[in-house]
Amino acid sequence: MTTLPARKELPPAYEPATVESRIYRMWEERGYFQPRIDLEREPYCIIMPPPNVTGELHLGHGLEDAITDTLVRWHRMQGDPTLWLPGEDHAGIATQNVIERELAKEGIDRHDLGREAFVERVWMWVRKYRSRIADQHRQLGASADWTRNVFTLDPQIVKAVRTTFVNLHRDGLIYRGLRMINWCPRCETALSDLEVDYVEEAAKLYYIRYPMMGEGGMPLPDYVMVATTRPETMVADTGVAVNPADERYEEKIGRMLSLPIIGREIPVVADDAVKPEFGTGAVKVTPGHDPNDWEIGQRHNLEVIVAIDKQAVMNEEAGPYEGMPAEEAREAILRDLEDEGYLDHVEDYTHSVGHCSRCGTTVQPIPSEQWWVDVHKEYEPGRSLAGEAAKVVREGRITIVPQRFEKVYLNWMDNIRDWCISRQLWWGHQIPVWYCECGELTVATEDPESCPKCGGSSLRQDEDVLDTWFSSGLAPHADLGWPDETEDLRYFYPTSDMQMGYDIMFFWCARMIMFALYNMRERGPEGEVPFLTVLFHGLIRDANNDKMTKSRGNVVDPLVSAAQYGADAFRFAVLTGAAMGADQRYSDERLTSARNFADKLWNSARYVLLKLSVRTVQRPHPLDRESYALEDRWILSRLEQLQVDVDALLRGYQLNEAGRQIEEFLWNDFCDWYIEMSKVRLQAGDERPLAILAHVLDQGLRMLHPIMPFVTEELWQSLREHIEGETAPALIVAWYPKSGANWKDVAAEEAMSHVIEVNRAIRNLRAEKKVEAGTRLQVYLRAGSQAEALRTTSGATAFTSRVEPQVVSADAQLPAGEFAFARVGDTEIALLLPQVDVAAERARLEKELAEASAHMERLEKQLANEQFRSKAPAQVVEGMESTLAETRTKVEGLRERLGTLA
RNA sequence: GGGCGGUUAGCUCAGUUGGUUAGAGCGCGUCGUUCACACCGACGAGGUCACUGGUUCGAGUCCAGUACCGCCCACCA
Repeated sequence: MTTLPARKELPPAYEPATVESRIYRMWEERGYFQPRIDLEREPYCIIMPPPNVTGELHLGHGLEDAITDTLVRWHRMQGDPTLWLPGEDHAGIATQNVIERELAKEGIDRHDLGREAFVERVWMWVRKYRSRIADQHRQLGASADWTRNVFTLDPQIVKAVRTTFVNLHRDGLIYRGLRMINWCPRCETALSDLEVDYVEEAAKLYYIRYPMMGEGGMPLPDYVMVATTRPETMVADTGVAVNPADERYEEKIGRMLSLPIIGREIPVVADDAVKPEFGTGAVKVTPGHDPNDWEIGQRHNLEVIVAIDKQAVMNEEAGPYEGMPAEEAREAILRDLEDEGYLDHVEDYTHSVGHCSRCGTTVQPIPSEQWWVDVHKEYEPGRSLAGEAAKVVREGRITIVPQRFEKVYLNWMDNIRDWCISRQLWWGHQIPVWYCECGELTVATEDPESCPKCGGSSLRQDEDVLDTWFSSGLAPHADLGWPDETEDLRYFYPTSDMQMGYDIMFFWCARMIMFALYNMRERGPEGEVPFLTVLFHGLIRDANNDKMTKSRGNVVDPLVSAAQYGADAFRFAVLTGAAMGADQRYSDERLTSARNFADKLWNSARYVLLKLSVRTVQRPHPLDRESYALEDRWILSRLEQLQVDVDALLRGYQLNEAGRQIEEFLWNDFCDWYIEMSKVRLQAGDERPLAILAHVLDQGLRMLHPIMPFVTEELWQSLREHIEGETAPALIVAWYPKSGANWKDVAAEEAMSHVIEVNRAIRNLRAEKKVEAGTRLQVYLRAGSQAEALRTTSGATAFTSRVEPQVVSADAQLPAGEFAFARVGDTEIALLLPQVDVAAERARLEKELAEASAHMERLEKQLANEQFRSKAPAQVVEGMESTLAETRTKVEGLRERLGTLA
């Protein structure tokens, strides 16, 4: 043992603010977040879901950091070359909207600036927020490798995006086509199906009569009545459809109708898509403004008329309503229809209406020329984007955790439709397609100087940008360097785990899998996948279980929580707040208890360090076990069991349960029992517990470090110098405890749990008898099989339960006096009392007897069952038999007690 | 219309090969300033594990159905 210089005492409470930034700086400056590539070792790699550069991190990011950092630190501590690769997403439409709102405050819009100046303006924002976001991750303790930080518009990613686009286009998987799309009139861009949120809205169903046309263009008194929720679209109607089997309309199929107000002649067509039972069974067909009608129109060669423009204003096709906003036009048209007697009646109706997920504006379905990814076309025989992406999960080459999301993923992937990837925005990856005056279209990774066909130099690049998810969908391979064969790509790909909220499963997870299997397919079945496992975590809701949204004003800033309770407490709270994949409620109570845990840990370490003072200790060795006290063997055995359990839990991604068990061990076993018992021996001058205290604390800190990195590192920095032979310079790079199966000691665990129960029983008797807390009482322990254990721990019992214990034989005579009795296993506890309240004692004993008898009967019944005896494992039967024996003794003892009480 | 999840102590949640008297935190009650910690300690009260049926020697755990809550998907004129 060596002697250390005197050390400054730790403050009595953990103060995160004085610790966190200093510790983080130490980690980062020493380069611990950067992996050392070692071809002899299996790497561990996670790509961070890149937060949008639109602003601050929210609780979801905080949860992600907690989950990812826990896994990352755990792997790093096992010696795996570990890379957590961070990034930020340019978030095309979201960021453009934010900047547009900024401009609006200045009274201008993006068109006033022009594209180039607008984009420069966004870059200014990006530069500011990227570093802010990185700092926020740092404050939460994220041990990501910031030297590799990737932005989704970095030149490297541009290259990956263009290469992917060019290859997909070459293989015919990207095409340009006129289709019905979701159009946001506010954002003035096309949206993919996923970017539309459907909201139930109370609306009206308008019944309108369309007169039949007679010979020679004369309207007849007969008519067909249609029902519509969008009367303003009638100006673009080019047909009316009925079900071919609908007898009511049989004769009218093929006849012509006169479109009210407009006067256009439109045909009645028969189409299976029409449900006879809905409305009148006749539907007006507006191929220009409704996806279903588009389909019907295609089948019947109906003209497509677009009467509402991209700003949701009526155009020249709308005749008298030209220039009116669509909503205004609806009112005007309804008025006119009513005036002219075409409006039959109106019904209340509830239906869901699509809204832009970014700005909330009602989306307009319109036909538009856009770029698409064909997810079904085969790029190789039998291989399509969607087909491969489903297959890889079905074959288990990618594991989804929790498993139930596998079904959700596959259901979506099996029903996926082509993906609209072009956006009429200015911010994003501009589509790498150039048009020449000669009509030639060039698709290239590098900006072409001239037209490859005519040689002309007046090329015009497609003005649209790509859906944000096109670039983030490349993350796992592009972030590592693809299409270049970089060292990172060779070593870290496929990445190990991926992690995200289940709400972006389709947006992101699905796209990453599709793209990776296409771009990386040369690597073969095992090597092409973007990640081996994907974890889906749940959403964090507020204390009332409401979704956190800006409009509700219930959004919590994780950094505010971290500042208030400590980053460790924040991490522990969100990590243990729910099982993987389950939503959780966010409450101050949970944060408070996590903070309390950090403080408890802090103080337990303070105690250990105080007792160690200037001493160093050696780690306990299993060969010396026989010389250890019972509680030493017990805590070491418990520790080893914890290591086995936590290892299994972390492997199974049950981070919440792992955290809970570590807390339980440290607080209950270590603090409440081991530390308390150590006090007696230390006070008596026995220094042997010091090594155990230091070792168990050390192991506990290691195990907890991935979840609560700051407080554990800070404490360990103080502890490490007391442990001889410790070589790790910091906890973050110290070895994670692994069970060597050397300390397991079933006898010690049984003996200690008996001792603990006896102590509890003594304290219980004291409390029930309302004995003054300070009064020391005589207690006789009529002991059976655990006499030795009770004897060796009697000093601790005396100290922690405020009694003078005497361990005597089971049949020993008690001295005269009033006693309170209790039984634990085969030990009878006799507490010598100043006086006894007979009635209260009887009531207590009777209650206990009832419980014990019930338990005994259950056991007897179970054990009497021959089926059980023959089929249940011997271990279970034996365990039950010994419990029964104990329970019988207890019941007898209680009966005897009650007898003598009379 | 299809699919998924939840329903366990007053509250928030654990409980992953079915196994002896179902756990934690918070809250509640009583007691406590024993030199790590009152952001603490001791003791206690509190649950027919939504309901019904089934499988099993044994079900919170597996199966079927019901109810309520929530979510996702779908071309709901």
